[in-house]
Amino acid sequence: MFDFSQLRCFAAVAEELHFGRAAARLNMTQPPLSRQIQVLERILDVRLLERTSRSVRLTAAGRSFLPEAQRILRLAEAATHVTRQVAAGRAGVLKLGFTAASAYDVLPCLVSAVRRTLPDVTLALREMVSKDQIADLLAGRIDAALVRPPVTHPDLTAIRVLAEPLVVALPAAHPLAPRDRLSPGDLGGAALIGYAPNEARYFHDLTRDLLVETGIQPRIVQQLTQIHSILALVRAAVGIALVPAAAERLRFADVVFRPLALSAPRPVELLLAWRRDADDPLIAQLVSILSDMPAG
Amino acid sequence: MFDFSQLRCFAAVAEELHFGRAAARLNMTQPPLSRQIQVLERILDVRLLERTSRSVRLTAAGRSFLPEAQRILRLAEAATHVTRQVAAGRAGVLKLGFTAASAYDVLPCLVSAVRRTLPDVTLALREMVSKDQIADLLAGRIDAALVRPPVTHPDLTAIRVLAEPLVVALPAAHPLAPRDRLSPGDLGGAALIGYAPNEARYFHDLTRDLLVETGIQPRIVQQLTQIHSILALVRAAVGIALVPAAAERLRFADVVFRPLALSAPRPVELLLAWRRDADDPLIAQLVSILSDMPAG
DNA sequence: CGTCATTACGGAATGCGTAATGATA
DNA sequence: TATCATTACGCATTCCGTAATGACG
Repeated sequence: MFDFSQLRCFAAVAEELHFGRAAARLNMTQPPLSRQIQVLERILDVRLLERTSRSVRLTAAGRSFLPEAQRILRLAEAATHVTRQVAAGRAGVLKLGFTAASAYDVLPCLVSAVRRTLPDVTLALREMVSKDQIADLLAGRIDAALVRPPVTHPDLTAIRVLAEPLVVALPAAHPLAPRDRLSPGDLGGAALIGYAPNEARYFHDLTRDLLVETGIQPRIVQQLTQIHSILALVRAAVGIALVPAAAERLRFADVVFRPLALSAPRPVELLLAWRRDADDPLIAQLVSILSDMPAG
Repeated sequence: MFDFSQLRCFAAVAEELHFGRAAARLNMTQPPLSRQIQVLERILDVRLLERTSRSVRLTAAGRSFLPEAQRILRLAEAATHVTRQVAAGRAGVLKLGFTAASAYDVLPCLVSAVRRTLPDVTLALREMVSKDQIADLLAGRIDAALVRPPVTHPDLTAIRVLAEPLVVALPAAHPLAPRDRLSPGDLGGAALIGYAPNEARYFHDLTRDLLVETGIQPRIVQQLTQIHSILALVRAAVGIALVPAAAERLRFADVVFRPLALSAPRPVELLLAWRRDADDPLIAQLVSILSDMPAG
């Protein structure tokens, strides 16, 4: 098999049609250049250049080989470049899982930050509940995940990406709506739309603990998983709900949000998780971007 | 810049994920293989493989580099192969000029023979009168040409591809049509459709010489260039015409052809011409194919 | 202690540059 | 005779294989 240096030599001579100039371009003297061409021709067993001491011309085979040689050289350069970029975490594809709720605030910011600072990086996004993300992460089906706590598996690591307060979502016509802020006590008798203990375990436990802790007996009239479904029911005046502040981004008509005053703050957290042994430099880049984000 | 051997080494290790097996596949021992990988990583300044004494894994950069390496290796193989084929005249593109009349018989045979015996060869065809073909040949705009004699330019060579008799084309209702064969003398008083002295110089001179030589004063009622136009006028009973035998392939309704008995045969010739210094092996192939053809 | 990648080292081959040669207009 | 490609030759570098070392289970 021939060699990149032979391809470069041939391309230079074929373009210059002059050994002397080609050698100068390649920063070498004519003799080794001449020999490289001979070696290449011997390897291919094909005459590529018709040369007299007065002129150099391409043969038909040489004309056909030249663009191939140029293409191979270009590809080799490009492969070098892109591989360095990938190694630096400035190029490549990262498969990222996310929970539906993270799409309201963190995910759009993240996507646009990646687009801006790492234009050659592609995020392959996949919405899943946290439990499935953990499974896909361990199985290597995704590279990183925006999940709810906790992340306890020993093969995984995570950092906190977002901590936001819970707010109360309630129909505009609800008796509590005129109040500027609400305390857990205000929620005592109200019909409450809660979270499913399986599919939305984190929100279920968080809201239950919060209410039980302050002595409130919640009157749960529905249990759902997705925040947008919950807000739809709030809008239909089925009840009120505790949702993360980012839900305000959804802007349902006739649904208002009120801060929830708590003695001890109990933020809703979102984590970025990945395999501890992952070597993809894109993960470091992602962590760095998320750390620099305001809500981090 | 890295080297094909390094690419091959990397591809083998990346595919086997085992230095020992990869080395065996490459017919070498582990140490040089190990060093080639290190050299490649040093050249790229990128870690491609994560290796412990127990396992070999690709890094993200390695995963991105592997398909590139494989692609480059494939292209190099393909370029080698196609270049050898071109050098052997079994692949490539040949720009071939031809006269309209050669399309009736020789050209279709040639094209189908090339398709059958040289499937990787493309003929780029271009119809022109002989004079223009000679000019394009000299200018390098075409590589070979099917032309009428003579080809006298010192930079060109030609071989005879076809020699066919002249026949008489006449309307089915013509008084001479019932005769099985005709002699020049029979054409004495007949209205004759002749050839233009400029655009169809060869046929013009050939038919004029033939008639004058045998003492006939031709009564030319029209002068045209293209044989199919001439036959159209024959069909319209404008007159009779002398055409090459291949014209019978055109099968005009109500036009019949009769052999022309001559004391000295005066064949219509078709030549294949090319630049004397042309090095394209396809020309030799073409010559060989045409020599093997029956009418050659 | 066995497996497997890496480092150490000696010999062969490759590739460069300088100098000489050969061919062409 | 001048130009330009090729051959001759010496030196440095590269690369392979064998042997030794080191890490991990």
